[in-house]
Amino acid sequence: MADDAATISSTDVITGAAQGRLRTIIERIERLEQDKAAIAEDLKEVYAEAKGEGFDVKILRKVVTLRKKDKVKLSEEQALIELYLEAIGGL
Amino acid sequence: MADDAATISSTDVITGAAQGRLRTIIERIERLEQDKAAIAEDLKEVYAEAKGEGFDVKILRKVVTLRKKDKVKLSEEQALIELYLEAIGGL
Amino acid sequence: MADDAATISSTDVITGAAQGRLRTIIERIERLEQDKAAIAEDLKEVYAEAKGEGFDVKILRKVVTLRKKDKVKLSEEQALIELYLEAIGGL
Amino acid sequence: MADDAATISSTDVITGAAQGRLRTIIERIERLEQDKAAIAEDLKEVYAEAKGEGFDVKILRKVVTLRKKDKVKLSEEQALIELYLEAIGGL
DNA sequence: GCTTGGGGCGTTCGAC
DNA sequence: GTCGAACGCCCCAAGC
Repeated sequence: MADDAATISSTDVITGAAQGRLRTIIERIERLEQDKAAIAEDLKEVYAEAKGEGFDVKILRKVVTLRKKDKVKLSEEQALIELYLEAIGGL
Repeated sequence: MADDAATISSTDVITGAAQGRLRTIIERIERLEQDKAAIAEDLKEVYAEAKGEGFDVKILRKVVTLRKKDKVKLSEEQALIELYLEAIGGL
Repeated sequence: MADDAATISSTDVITGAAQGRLRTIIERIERLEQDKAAIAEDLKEVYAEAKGEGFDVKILRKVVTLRKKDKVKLSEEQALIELYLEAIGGL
Repeated sequence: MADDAATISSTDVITGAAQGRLRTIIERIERLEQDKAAIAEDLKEVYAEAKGEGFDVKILRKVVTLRKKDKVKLSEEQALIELYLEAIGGL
């Protein structure tokens, strides 16, 4: 088995070229994760700022989540919850 | 309780100004989450590409994780931990 | 500072008596955590069994959560969510 | 879709028998969660007592955590080794 | 479908 | 007593 398009196995040697590729890949991944972390930081800031203006962060998150969710699924889920609650005699 | 600097509660009314702020906040959050999702997509691509070149994705993730963990450092707490560990006869 | 009633610091020596106490404390903690883990296991079983009977596990969890929450807080929370949603023009 | 072996959905009706089962399940879950909460309470007591004797609670927690980690550490490391070995096609 | 990793949430602890 | 930060717990989504 050569390494033209196949999985690198123990019988293969990681060539200098592959080493370079690996290094590049790891770097790209870590760069992207840095970016992701930066955005997470920005999000924290936005929420903190909102809180400072008197908004309820927890509720804010819920609103965002609700807007993200499919409305159909949402009502189905709600219906199921009510069904279960009724079955056991309310909460 | 007035709403001068306090948390906005359900008994309060959200004024027109606050509405604008809320909308802006939600928009910023959703924009940031879009960006985050885009980065996640890029990450997927990188991993897929790496896989196409024969690298083991699972291992790749582990390596990245390990490199992240490796940035952990312990201060004087470490000394205390060791002291306590000695006290009970090591691990 | 002596160790009569104060916090033990790294400059102090842990006496033989304290060693015994520490050992006992650790043992009690680890015993309790074992118990906790056992209960968590039982919970998993119950949910698995419920799932096997056709119940929706996710909904089950939500129902349990709802029952745990204070009803007053619950409706207040709901009201706030609706307030926010209205303010930004629905979802 | 009937409810013979499928997930109960909102379009179905929960029969009397299922109602009983549901109630039983919820009760078992809530009982288990009570037990879990009780243990958590015991843990708090132990830590409080230890603190009263001059031990550093934060460190105690760290020690317990470390001991927990160390118990699985060997097998985890072994797993990692095996993972890597697999990645290169076994030894 | 199960499992593992990541994200969110509530709680707790320390600082002010 | 309030606030913010850190921790552990729990849920969810993606991968195998």
